[in-house]
Amino acid sequence: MFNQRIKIKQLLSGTPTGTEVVVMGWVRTFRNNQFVALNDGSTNANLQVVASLGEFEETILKRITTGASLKVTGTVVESLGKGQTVEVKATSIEILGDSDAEKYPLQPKKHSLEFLREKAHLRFRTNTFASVFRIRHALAFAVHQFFNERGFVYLNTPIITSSDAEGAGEMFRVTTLPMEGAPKNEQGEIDYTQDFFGKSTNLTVSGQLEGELGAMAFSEIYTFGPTFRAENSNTTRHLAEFWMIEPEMAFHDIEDNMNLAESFIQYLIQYVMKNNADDLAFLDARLAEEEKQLPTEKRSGLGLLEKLNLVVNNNFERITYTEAIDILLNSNHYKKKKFKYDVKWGIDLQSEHERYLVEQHFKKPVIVTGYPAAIKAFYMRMNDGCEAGKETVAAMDILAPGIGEIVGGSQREERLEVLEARMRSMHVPVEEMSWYLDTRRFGTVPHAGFGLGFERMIQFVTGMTNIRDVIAFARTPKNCEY
RNA sequence: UCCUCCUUAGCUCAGUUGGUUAGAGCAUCUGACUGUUAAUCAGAGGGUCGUCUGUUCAAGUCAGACAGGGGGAGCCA
Repeated sequence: MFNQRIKIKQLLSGTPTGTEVVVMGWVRTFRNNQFVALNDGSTNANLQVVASLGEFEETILKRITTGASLKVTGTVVESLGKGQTVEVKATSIEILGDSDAEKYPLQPKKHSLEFLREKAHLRFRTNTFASVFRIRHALAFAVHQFFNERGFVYLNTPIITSSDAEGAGEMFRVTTLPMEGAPKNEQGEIDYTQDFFGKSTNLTVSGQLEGELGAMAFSEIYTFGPTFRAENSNTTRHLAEFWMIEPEMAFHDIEDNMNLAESFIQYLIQYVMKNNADDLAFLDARLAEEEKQLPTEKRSGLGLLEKLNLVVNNNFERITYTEAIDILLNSNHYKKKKFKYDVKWGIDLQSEHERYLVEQHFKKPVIVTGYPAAIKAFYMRMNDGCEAGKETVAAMDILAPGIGEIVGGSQREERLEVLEARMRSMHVPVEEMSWYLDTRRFGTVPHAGFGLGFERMIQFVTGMTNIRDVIAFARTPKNCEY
């Protein structure tokens, strides 16, 4: 058996001195021709391997370069140096894989995130990205644990869909028809009856509609998978391929929905604070360092850990859309005409408005409910007793500091007639959606759900400002490396 | 898609009103030193100044187009 090694994280957490160990990992630095900082990805803490002078061939020492992989056998000893309590005194060092020092792009120094983004295949070997992706893993695990504890069924909704009725964004077409000389029908349009599925198909933009079908049987389900949007969005918070978590619950109204979303977010943060304290501490220090470089007016004034504690220990602010508009209209910011976009009832809130509410006014996450029906999707439940011309739906968005919208959800319209009427007025093809409407025909119930952008959640927890730095291999317009 | 800024050594960046042979730190290589912590010290190598076109006696520097990247906006999660 090849792998009898101990992982560095385990070794550093209390292996008694005198123990014989085998460790494997990659060289971060080799100092003084004697001290190897070895990392195996289990923690950012490096293991110091000591190659005592004169005990190793010069030809081996020459090959211990940054990025090279080693198998080290040795003894755990108390460290004579100051940077660590224990180290491994090597009895043998085997080079598993060389790393040409002249060509290896990562140096033992600070690199810019932009540079590392172009070296995405190697950036996991840096402390920042190692921490981010260990946290990403922990968050994914916590998502499943949260829902599993509550009896939700994990439903895998399809990635290829034929439904184009959601209006959630531009879609990527899926086809096996030839690009040139595609078969045409009598009207001269492309004949999708000859395509693989016999119809036009796309990559999913949301699993929600299928999720509702599941909720109408299991009571509570959630989806967690990749989602695709072909929007030409070039921002720090959009990806063409991203992961989304979409719970859908029967017998829930909008308030139950808010309660679940709020405790979900708090649960995820608490899980990471408990299980990834080292990584969070590293990112907290990193962010504090970054802040120092910024001019005073651009600093957030709140450390990463402080921010996370604030979110975990306080209820989210809950306001209606109408109240949000009033707050904006009464703000000095508005009176001094500092908003670029005008504020009046009926508008969709712009980022600058959301940022004002979250970052200036409330200074914590805010849940906004009761948006105008005209600016929201067809499946959202019409609120009863609205003033004419000011119809609202039972929608809710959770706005987070620094990220903006992190959750979008609603109570769904369960009344068949109301839903059909709304679909017709919004030009949603009612006949093609018959399978969806069956849930309202046969045993319809009040139900609700929301979508949480996984990468945005990771951004919030790690403090990374660009979404491309929290997904392993980002897909964005004009960019599909690896 | 729009606005805006950027592109000079492997990396991070200087480079004056256009003017001799384009610099620094780190990295790399060579040597010294040897309980170092992004080791230190000495020396060396390393450049089509993003690409193309133009203005000029002369362009890293000025103008235009294109490409790539950052930030912001829209769309949204």
